[in-house]
Amino acid sequence: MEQKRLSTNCEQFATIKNTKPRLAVYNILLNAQTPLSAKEIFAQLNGESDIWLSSVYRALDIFEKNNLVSKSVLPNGKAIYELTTGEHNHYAICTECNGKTKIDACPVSYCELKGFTPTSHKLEIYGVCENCRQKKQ
Amino acid sequence: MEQKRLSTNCEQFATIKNTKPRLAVYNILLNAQTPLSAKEIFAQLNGESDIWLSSVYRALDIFEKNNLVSKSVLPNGKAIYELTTGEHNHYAICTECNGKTKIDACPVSYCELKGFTPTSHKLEIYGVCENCRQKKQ
DNA sequence: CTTTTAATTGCAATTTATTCGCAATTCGTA
DNA sequence: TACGAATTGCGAATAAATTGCAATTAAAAG
Repeated sequence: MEQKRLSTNCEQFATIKNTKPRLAVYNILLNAQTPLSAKEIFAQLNGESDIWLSSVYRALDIFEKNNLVSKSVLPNGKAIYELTTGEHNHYAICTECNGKTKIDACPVSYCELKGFTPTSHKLEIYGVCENCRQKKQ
Repeated sequence: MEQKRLSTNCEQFATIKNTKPRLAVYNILLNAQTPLSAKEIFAQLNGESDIWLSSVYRALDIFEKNNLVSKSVLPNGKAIYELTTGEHNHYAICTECNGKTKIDACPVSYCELKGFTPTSHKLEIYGVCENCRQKKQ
């Protein structure tokens, strides 16, 4: 499995040290099929090591500041994390089962925002997935 | 000041009783210039009555279920509430000062999502506002 | 390879938004 | 006006996320 270097030379941030908790969190995200919460990452860690939840949060924070990871906050107020892929990451989120499906095309086109310089955006579409729709009938 | 009726006959929800905490919360939102958190609403209440924070949350919950109020969760995980206007409520959020500017036009067009029935979406655009851009130079 | 030191972690305690439980109260209908 | 269901006051509980600090560690410099 490819091991991406964590160290960066981004002038605005301190160099990221290559520590055990950070590598562990990074590798879990690398293998994840969906965005994960800090708790979920922590759960995958449990047993194999003595990494604490607060270290998971701290790793995710610094990853996010260095744009290795993108964080999104769900409508329930809880955050999930995934590796930043240069592309957009938009999801269709089922309000019945909380399942998340990636949206391929980005349906957002910036309109004119007087005086505002957009750098990124976050879009989440809520609805009911096929599975849950059938169950409801 | 106009007093909108709270009672509804929406078949899927119980009738909303017209109680003191609910009217108070509703009127604060009616006069608000920006979306407010439950705490902020509660703060505006303080002194004038003995309404508790949990009742503010409960009022907001039932308003939201009845589509009188729309809730959005900020990137910090905290929720803010505003009266539902019928239109979309999208914001451009400045990453420097956290200021929120309402976006008039909705730049989202649903693309085909196989098997997924969208009911709503959330869009936040991040960037730098005019004010902060000038400060940075 | 050792030294050095700033960054990082383990760990526990804390913070704080939000929810919950329940007896007492209130609303709106009959 | 009386009744039953909905709602509230109030406090306690929950849980995500943050923080403080001494001990540890990564990695740069010698």
